[in-house]
Amino acid sequence: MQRIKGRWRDLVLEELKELAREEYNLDPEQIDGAHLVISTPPEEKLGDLALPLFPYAKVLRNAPPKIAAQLCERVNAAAAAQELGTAETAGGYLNLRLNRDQLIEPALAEVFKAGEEYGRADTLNGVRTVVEFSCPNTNKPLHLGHLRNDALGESVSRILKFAGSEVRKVNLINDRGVHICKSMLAYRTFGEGATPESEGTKSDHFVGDYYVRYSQWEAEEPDAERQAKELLQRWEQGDPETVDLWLQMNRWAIDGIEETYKRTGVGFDAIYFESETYKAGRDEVLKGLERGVFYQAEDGSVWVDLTDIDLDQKVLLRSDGTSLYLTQDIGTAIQRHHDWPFERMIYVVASEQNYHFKVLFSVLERLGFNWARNLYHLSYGMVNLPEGKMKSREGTVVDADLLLDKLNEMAVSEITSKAREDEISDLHGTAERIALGALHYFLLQTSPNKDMVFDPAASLSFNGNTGPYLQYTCARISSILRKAEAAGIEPPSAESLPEDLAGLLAHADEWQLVKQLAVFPEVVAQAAEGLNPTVVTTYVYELAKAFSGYYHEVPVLRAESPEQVRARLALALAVRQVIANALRLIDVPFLERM
RNA sequence: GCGCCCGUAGCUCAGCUGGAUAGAGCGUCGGACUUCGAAUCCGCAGGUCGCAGGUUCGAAUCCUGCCGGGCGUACCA
Repeated sequence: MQRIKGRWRDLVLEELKELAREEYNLDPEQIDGAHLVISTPPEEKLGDLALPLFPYAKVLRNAPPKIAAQLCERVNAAAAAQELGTAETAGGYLNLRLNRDQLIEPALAEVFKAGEEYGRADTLNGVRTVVEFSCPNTNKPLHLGHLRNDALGESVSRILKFAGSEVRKVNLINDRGVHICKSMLAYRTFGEGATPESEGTKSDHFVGDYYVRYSQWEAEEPDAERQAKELLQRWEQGDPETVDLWLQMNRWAIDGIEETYKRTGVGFDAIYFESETYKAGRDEVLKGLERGVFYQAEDGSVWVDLTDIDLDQKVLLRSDGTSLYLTQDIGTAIQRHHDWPFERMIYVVASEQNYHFKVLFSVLERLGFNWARNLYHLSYGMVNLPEGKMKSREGTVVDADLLLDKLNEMAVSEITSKAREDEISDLHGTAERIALGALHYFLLQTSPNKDMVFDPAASLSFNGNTGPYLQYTCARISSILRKAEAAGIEPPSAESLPEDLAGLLAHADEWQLVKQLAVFPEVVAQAAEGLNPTVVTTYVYELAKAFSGYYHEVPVLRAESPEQVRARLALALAVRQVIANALRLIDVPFLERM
């Protein structure tokens, strides 16, 4: 589609310049091509593409409808020569109608030929991008907020890759600090040698339970906090007993969290640990201090003054010389660029840290790293509940594993209520894929920067604009294909597409679908540019909806001729391929049956 | 106080690098299963795009102010 749009645009622009020269005595250079944008008419019957001509009224000193009329005549003559299609006017618009032969066959052939690769764009070819996301604490299991983060990070990474970028997904495990010591302290005090195995508890939940236990204990034990801080000191001093306990509990926490990653299809190319990087920023800060980028206060603390760019003065090293969160992020960024020199690094982190990243990026720039200009904070909004914010103190935090279990149960009962258990080979596995589809689609449907409301009861229905709806559309197409094969129809493939596809697919819905398929690579490029999976969710839903309406109205296997059956089958398979490719980008599993 | 973000149908959300009559799902109401799977399809109703100005041939989209909400403004992370 991109190619066809480009040809039309070139053609129209040339004719517009000619028109300006011949009819208006203007230098063609005065026609600014930047104003010539191709859009889509509001209604199908108006045409396939639209070009508003209003911007040229001023330079041509004529009314847009008149310009459109003059231009239309010329464009039609030129387009006919290239067999591109026809143009017509509607007010100040020049509307274009494409020659269907030029799109239908090439577009479907391309989908079949490229298969899983169809839609790949090249807009980011060669760009090395680091995407940091998830970044869990090792004192409790993942919750709904992490799920949004993970879905975004994973999806954006896949989208960037599909747009040609070389992507390295990284995680930063927050495995140090006083909050970690709190669950350690509670375990040491109350654990009595219990293990996740002995309790039959998922290991990260096991650790989280002790963090909760600490909070309860803290309420009645005034000395609790002091003990936690003391434990942190012992850890920093490398006390063997403390370090052993820390290693053990971190292992439990991380093992459990990794189980959840595996369950949700999330993965990383490199994992960083704060316990290993938290001192790394120190040296960089001290170097910066020597070079006069930072300054030292009387008490020994080191500061950066960002007031000249309307930020504050921030502490980079405490008066006792220890690192802060910001310090460690400086070190981590530098280390990552050293490990794998990147052009861009994207941090997927909640919007509450907007200020933090402004400061971080400014500091790195002041330290003279030229790559610092290409750091980007992909900020996303809070996930709230219908009752309001999630609060750990009130126990309203939605646990990731429990949510997935709940969704799985719902999917199982949906399948059994339709008496479809016998149709699918793996009930639990299928339910799990439906659950994931529902969850990820839901989380990615809202633009990242916006807060969202998560209603567990209503919002994760499997009907309507949902992940399972998309999976269902694919399952239906798969079902049609199975029926065709059973009937001895040779399924269309890249090597054996029916002749005269354009002639056989003459229905208005078929034309609409082909146009939607053809535009997918542009959708990918747009999603990549905007770092926005919502572009994909919106697109794939519209495609599935269009196909659902189509196959209800137009029979595939009972078409008028065997050739037409194969043509419609080819279209259906192409639609399934594109939906599947799009689903992969938003981490929604594809299903043949459900 | 200051800074950043958000405000679109009863609810949840698209649309925002300006373009034709603002879209979807849920919910309400009404239709379609002896016919490729009804997790589906078709239809009705539902809007001062928070308010007020401004820029423009044209504003949900850009600018300013105000109102409402969120987040931040730690030698926490």
